[in-house]
Amino acid sequence: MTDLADLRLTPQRMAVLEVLRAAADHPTAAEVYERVRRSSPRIGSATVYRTLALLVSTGRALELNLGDGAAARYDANTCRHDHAVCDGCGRAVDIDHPVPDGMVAEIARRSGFAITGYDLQFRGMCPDCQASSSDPARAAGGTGPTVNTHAKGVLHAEA
Amino acid sequence: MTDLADLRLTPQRMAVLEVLRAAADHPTAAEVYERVRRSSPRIGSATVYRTLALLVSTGRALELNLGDGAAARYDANTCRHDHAVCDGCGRAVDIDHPVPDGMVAEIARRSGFAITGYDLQFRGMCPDCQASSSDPARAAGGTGPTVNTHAKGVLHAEA
DNA sequence: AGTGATACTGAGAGTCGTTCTCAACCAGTG
DNA sequence: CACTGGTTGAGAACGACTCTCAGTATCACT
Repeated sequence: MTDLADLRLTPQRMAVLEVLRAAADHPTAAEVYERVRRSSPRIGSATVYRTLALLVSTGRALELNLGDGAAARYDANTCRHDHAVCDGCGRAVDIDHPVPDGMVAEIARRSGFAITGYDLQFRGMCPDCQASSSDPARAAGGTGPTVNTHAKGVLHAEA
Repeated sequence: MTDLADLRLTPQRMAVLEVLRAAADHPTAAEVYERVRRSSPRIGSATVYRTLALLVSTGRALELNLGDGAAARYDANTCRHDHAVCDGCGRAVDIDHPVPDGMVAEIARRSGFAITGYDLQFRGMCPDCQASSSDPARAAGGTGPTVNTHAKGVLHAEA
């Protein structure tokens, strides 16, 4: 793992970090690449991928696997948080509601794992998509293309 | 979504389901393909992928994204459950400890999402890898190759 | 300023997991 | 028996990502 001190802040890396910081959504690497090219048209995709990996490994960004196809997503919000992904528009919103420590400890005890972290993501319909699916006029809502994330685990109660 | 009644149980599909049911681990599609070929050598990879997608969409299997590279994993245990993934050997074990319903309801309320399900996965070291990493003689533990899943969110307490 | 060592970059090729295409096949139905 | 429509297998195609490599920038010394 590259150490923090060892990291040169080149213009390209700055540009990638800027884009990530400015992003309100959770862009894929390809989206980051596209946005960075607006300010640094000569940057290569390999540099963007390398830089994203570097930012992740030095703790300046988070990598997310939201299960929509293959593309990893990136998040400059490095505080521990989770996500809710909309089955309609594919949008992901941040959730700041940690799993109770007691539960983690209990799972560690039962499984024997030394647990260092976890990923939690919820699936469902965002408020916009709920409104437009009950609406006969299907207002597309906006952000992304429709992603067909089939529910991978079904909730066993209320919701 | 293909309906259950609509599903022909061809020999190929039976073979894939058999392999999945017999698997104690969480095989990737490529692993399923390899195992199915032992009994049905003429099967094509497209058929395996198609069948896995079919099984998932009809609720006969679960698709997992354990974040180790790109490959999706499959699980014939369709009951709601979560996973703990070992950073050492890449192995995933089942965790049967649901998130409290109250927490899900609270998140639904706060985010406005109509939550239909969730995915929770823990990361850490399995008992075997803990033993072999403290051991000077690094007993490899066994199942898989070493996967370098860099921690994507760090736990904020005890563990 | 000159010199070498080292890190970084961009282009393009390569890899990997997955999906698509398409002709051939098979199982029912009329 | 011919028709119809779902299913199959081979291979091409695709998207996301990584690797390779020559060229460039930056640093530490002199």
